[in-house]
Amino acid sequence: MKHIAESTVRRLSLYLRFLEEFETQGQATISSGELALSGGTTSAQVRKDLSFFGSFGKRGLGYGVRDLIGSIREILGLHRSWSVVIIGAGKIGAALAQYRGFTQRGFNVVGVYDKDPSRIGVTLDDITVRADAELERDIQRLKPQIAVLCVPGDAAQALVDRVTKAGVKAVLNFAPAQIHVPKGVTLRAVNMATELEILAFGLSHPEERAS
Amino acid sequence: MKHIAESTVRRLSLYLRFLEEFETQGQATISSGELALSGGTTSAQVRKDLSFFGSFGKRGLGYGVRDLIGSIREILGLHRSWSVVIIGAGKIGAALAQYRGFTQRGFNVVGVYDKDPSRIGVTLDDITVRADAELERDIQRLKPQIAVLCVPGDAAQALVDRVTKAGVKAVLNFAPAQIHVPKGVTLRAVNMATELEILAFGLSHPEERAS
DNA sequence: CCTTGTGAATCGTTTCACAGCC
DNA sequence: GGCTGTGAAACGATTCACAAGG
Repeated sequence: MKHIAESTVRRLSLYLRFLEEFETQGQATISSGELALSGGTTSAQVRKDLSFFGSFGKRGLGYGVRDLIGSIREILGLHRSWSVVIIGAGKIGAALAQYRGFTQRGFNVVGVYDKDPSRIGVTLDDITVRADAELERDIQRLKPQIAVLCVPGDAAQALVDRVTKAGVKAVLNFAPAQIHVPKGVTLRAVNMATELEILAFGLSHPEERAS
Repeated sequence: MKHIAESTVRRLSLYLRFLEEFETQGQATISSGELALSGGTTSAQVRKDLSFFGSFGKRGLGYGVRDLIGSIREILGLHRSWSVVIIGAGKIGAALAQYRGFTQRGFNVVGVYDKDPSRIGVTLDDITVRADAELERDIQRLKPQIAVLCVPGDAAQALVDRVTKAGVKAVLNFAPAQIHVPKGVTLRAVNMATELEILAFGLSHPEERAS
């Protein structure tokens, strides 16, 4: 298969959310134009995004909402469930551990870890914070594919090294640090400072703002 | 000025972080190649990014670390401070309100708001959660430029409408909903579901992962 | 007639490569 | 000699436009 751009995957995720909304509203069929409108893109873009993976529509008619939901879920890899460990049970880690959107979308939080003895044993909804010393053993046992990193910046790289060595194949990094992963591991980073700085840039250069 | 790509702004923010690190280590001067290495890009990219805004280096020598920090801060609009309101004092809103990285980078949280009476009056570090009915009055008084939205998806659009009408010019949306802003307002969204789904896609298509 | 799927054209970003300068 | 700044080339993504199919 050809290389797929991240922007395409991001839009597919967006389409999926809209399609689910259309489905709950009982709409059976949808055109690329309608879908484009919800997502702020163009009909050609929607069709091109889908065309990388196959032909899902009927000419003259559009896409079956239910079918397209199934196809996109399949494309994104949501036809199965994924196991997630959250590393760092501070404010953000705890908030994520209790975030219902995770489970709702098939991402099961199988463990939350912290180094701080005062956090270990704390219960977050139905999950108990464990000692970070247990990480390797638990990863070998529970085989989570994804680690979500919510620790201070200076602890981030060492923990990523540990979890990837133990077999984690994808990392979502909320720590304010640039981290590196071995080849074969997928990495994404959400950096609050960068998001705010992009906003500040937009505020400072109103003549050429993106939105 | 020519239009600047978001990817350029994002990298500038990244360079700034590395430069600050180099500065604390006492390094006086840096080449585009060194900077590129830290940020996982190329020296040509670094030079091109900077060239949109001027000439900051010395040929044969590189860039003065301190000077370049100043120049990038100026470019990003960090030579002044920005006021932020956080809307929604649930888990994520509260975590952000107490996040030190905000203030450290010149973003002052001047208010946290919630609709839920049981949250109103709660103190988060040195700031007290206020009733969301006070939003408009407070925005008129304190003139925050940025709103960070941490509310349930179905409440998001109405709140964005309110804060933009009251004068907020940039919105960072953590709510799991697609929202629209008037022209002239900068919008960014961080969507947990999308981030995880991009990871799931990467896990499901190992032959063509991005990293 | 309406809407998809897609090659071709366009547009934007990154990489190359080198002249200019310290 | 080494490194910047920058046009030009290469690459990649989006948009166009239309043939094909219901």
